[in-house]
Order: sequence, then structure tokens, then C-alpha cells
Amino acid sequence: MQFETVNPPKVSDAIVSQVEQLILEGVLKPGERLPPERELAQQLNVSRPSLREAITTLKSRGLLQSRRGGGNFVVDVIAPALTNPLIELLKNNPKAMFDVLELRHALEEVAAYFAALRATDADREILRCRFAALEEIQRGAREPQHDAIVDASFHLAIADASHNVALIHVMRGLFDLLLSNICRSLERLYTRESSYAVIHAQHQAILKGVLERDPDAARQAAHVHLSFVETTLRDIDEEATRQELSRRRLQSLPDLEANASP
Amino acid sequence: MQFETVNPPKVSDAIVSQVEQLILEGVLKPGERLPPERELAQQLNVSRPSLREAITTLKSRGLLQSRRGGGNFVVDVIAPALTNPLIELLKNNPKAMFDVLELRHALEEVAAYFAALRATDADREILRCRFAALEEIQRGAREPQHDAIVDASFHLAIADASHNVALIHVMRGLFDLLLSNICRSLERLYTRESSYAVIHAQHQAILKGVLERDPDAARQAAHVHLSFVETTLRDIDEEATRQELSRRRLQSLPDLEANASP
DNA sequence: TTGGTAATCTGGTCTGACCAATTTATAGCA
DNA sequence: TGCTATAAATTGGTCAGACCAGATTACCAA
Repeated sequence: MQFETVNPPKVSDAIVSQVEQLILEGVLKPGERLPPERELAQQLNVSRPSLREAITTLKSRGLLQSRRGGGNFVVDVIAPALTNPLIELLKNNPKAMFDVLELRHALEEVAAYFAALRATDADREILRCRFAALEEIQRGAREPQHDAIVDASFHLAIADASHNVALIHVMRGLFDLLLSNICRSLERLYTRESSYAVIHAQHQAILKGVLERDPDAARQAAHVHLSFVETTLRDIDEEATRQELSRRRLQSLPDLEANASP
Repeated sequence: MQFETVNPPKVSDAIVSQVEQLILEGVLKPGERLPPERELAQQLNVSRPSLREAITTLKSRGLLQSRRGGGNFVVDVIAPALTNPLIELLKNNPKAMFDVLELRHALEEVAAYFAALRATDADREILRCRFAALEEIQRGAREPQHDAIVDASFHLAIADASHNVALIHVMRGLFDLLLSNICRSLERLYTRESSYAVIHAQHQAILKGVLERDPDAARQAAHVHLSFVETTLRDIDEEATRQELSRRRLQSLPDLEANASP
């Protein structure tokens, strides 16, 4: 009896899917206003709090939008809502981004180390491929989205070559996180043309360490690589923060002037 | 027709980002239960409906999970890699045990390093507590199940003290794995009485490094600790394997006789 | 017609209450 | 003594009713 605490069927969930259905069927058209909450609650035969809970969920899914005193509206364009909430969360937290970098630091060092020790010939072939793809990128136009995947693939290949099941799984689990992390890193690093060549050289150093079966060199190369990325990003971040601050200072001036002159 | 629909600042939005922050900072840890709604609402100085609205949003973002009559829980989002079947797989695979050890090696070194750098006084107090619990164990009877929890708790506390969200989440996601890992390690290590004192001294060295804010010492101590555990376990493993082999040779089954090496 | 104001509508928030599921404590049983 | 079964406390889910502050609408006066 207690094994399956299956369905604590929640009222609001039912409402959510009901309204979703209405939107999908076109009964509720984009931009259209929903009936007032009190009225709609009565129509659906639920209490207003339950309806509001459903509306809250729909709002956070990007399907509805509320205007205080105005009403609830079906949103005009249905945004691609399939983003990892965690990634969204991390995007607004630069501190968390550096946390992920630190974690990568630890994981990739050890991955490089063991990859150098254990990589098979097949692993080495894959690594060369991925590295070639990286070189390809350097020549072509920069598209952070695509470049990030190539970059992440290279690092994942190293993890694979380490032949450590636990490490591989954790790295792959972090892949999404890694992707957005690298993507943003690249976007920022691109603002400094010089750094790209440096990074490429660092990638090459890691590859060299692995291919030559020199674990300590590989680990050291990984260490150098992520240290460079981290410090560079911190620089850029600080710089951006300073610029943001000065911009805010400027914006606040007109405000004061407006108050002074009638 | 306003381009800028201004900000009617909503109470629940503030709560949402506040709770997000708490999760990111590791104050609210994965799997942890939130305070009861009535209590939390009072702490945040808002009404329960507002808090509930915030919770609804967080739930639909996949950050929280509710159990009716149980409580609201922080969901384990960042470490999605270590899901169900994988754990079972790893538990029964001796080779994988060493893989996990290697991973711990990397994670705990960096955790110790940053813990030494960033631990607050509160963190240090917790660490002392956990270490005291470890000493308690040494005196009492050995119960691998319980001892493993205390041991794991000590290592997790170090991760917490590192104040690296990504690291904390991954370590906690690894907790189950860590538990069975440590549990089996302890069982085996106990077969060699002498090693326990050594391990305890190593734990103490890690603690010392963190408390004295010496990151390199802390990392080095973590390195020594896990290296010792690994080599010792490999010794024991080899020994056991040899014994196992000789036993099999003696009681070999008819089917396998053909395969058995002379 | 036009401008402004008041009535009203609507979402946002709050208080307080009850229900149902869970967890925990307790007492009773073997 | 140890374990199970029942009771009590805890906690999320739901509801009712009320008030507030923006937004809308209707209406009236110039």
C-alpha cells in the first residue's frame, strides 16, 4: 500500500493540462485574454487559489502572462521553453560559472592524467579527430554554439580515454552544463583575439601529453589550460563589471538633473 | 501600447530568486528538506500564499519537489549523471570501485584545497564536529554501515566548506556511491588493524590543513589519504584475488575445469 | 469632441481555517 | 525485550472571504 504513493492528484495540475489543451486546440488564441480569475475559477469549478496556482505554473512555463489589473493573457509567441532550468539559473550567477570551471579543473586534470596512461590506439585516433575539428574551427567563422560542442567533445574524448567509468559518467552528466559553460566562455574569450591561439596551443599540449603517454605532462597541460581560461575570464568579468558600474553612474545623472530643473 | 510594461515587483519573484540563491550557495543542499511552509513564510516575512506561489514556480522549474505531508525538498539537479541503474552497476564491479576512488581523489583534493581557502567559522565548527564523530568511532565497536556514514559525512562537510556549488552537488550526488564505496573500503581495511590509525591521522591532517587555512597542505593531505587507501585496497584486493583463485582451483566445477589454467 | 474623474474590474496579497497524507511518538502485543 | 499497530503531531493541498493597488471603463462637464 505504501510502496506506491502514486498519484496525489493535484487539482492545479489538472487545470494546467486543461488550459494547455485549450491553448493547443486554439480555443485560447495567442494574445487573447483569459476570463477573470474569479469567473474562470467558477467555470472550472475550483477555488481561486487552485486556479492561481495553475496560472503560476503556466506563467513560469512561458505560456501565460499577467498584467495587474489587466488580466491574464496567452503569450504571443510561444518561446522555446525547453531549456534546462539549472542552466538558466547558472546563467545569472557568474559566481556559479567559476564554480563549474573549478570543477572542470579537477576533473579534466585527472582525466588527462589517466588518459595518458590508458588510452588505446582507438582512443588516440578519436582524440586526433577531435583535435583536427578544433583546428578546423580556428580557421572558420566563429559560431559559439557550434564551437562549444566541438570544444566539449574534445574534452569528453579525453575523459573517455581515461577509461574510468565513474569519471566518464560524471563528465557526461555535466555535459550540458559544460556546453553552456564553454559556450559562454568562448563568447567572452573571443573578445580577446590573442587568447584563441593560446588556447589552441594549450589543447595541443594536452593532446601531446596523452599521445606520448606522459601522464604528468598531460595533467600539467590541463592545469595550465584551465588556469588560463579561469584567470582570463575573471579579468574579462572584472572589466565588464567596471564598465557596467560606470554606465550606471552615467545613467543616474540625468535623473538628478531632471529633479533639479522644473 | 507600451513597449515597457514596467515592473510591478511581485513578492513571490523576490522569494524565488532568494531561494535560488540559497540553493546556489549551497545553504540549501540537494535532497535537503526546506523548513515547513508556515515557518519559512514567517522567516522570510511573507504570507504563506506568497511563499507557496514562489514554491510553485520553483517546482515547475524543477528545482523543488513536494511531498504532501512530508515537506518540500531541494531536488538534485546538478548531478544527474549518477542515476539509478548506474549505481547498482558500479557497486558490483570491483574495477569500478577503484574508478570511484580515482574520482574521489580528484574531487576531494580540490575540495580540501578550496575548503582551506573559503571555510567560514561555521564550516570549521561543523568540521570539528564531524571529526570528533570519527574519533568516537575509533573507540567504539566497528559497524561498517554506520562508520561509513560518519566517514562520508566528514568528506561531505569538506565539500560543503569549499563553497563551490558544482562541486557540492556532484559530491552529494555521489553520496550513495561514496557510501557503499567507503563501506566496502572500511570492511576491507579493518582486516588490517594497523591501517585504521594511519587513516585517522590522515583525516586529522586534512582537517588541520583546512583549519589552518593552508590550501596546499590540505590538498596534499587529501592526496596522501586517498593514495594510501587506494594502494592498500589494491594490496588487499590482490591478496584476496590470489586466495580466491587458489580456492577455486581446489573446488573447481566440472564445467570450468576445461578453462582452468594448468 | 475632449479632458478628466470616479466607479468598477482585475490581479496580488493576506488571514484563517480545514482536509489528507506523512512522519513520529506511543502504547500494546507477543 | 523487541516489534508491530495505533494514535498524535506535523505538513502540504485546498478552500473561503477580504482588502489593496494598478488598469480599465463609463460618464460627465467644459
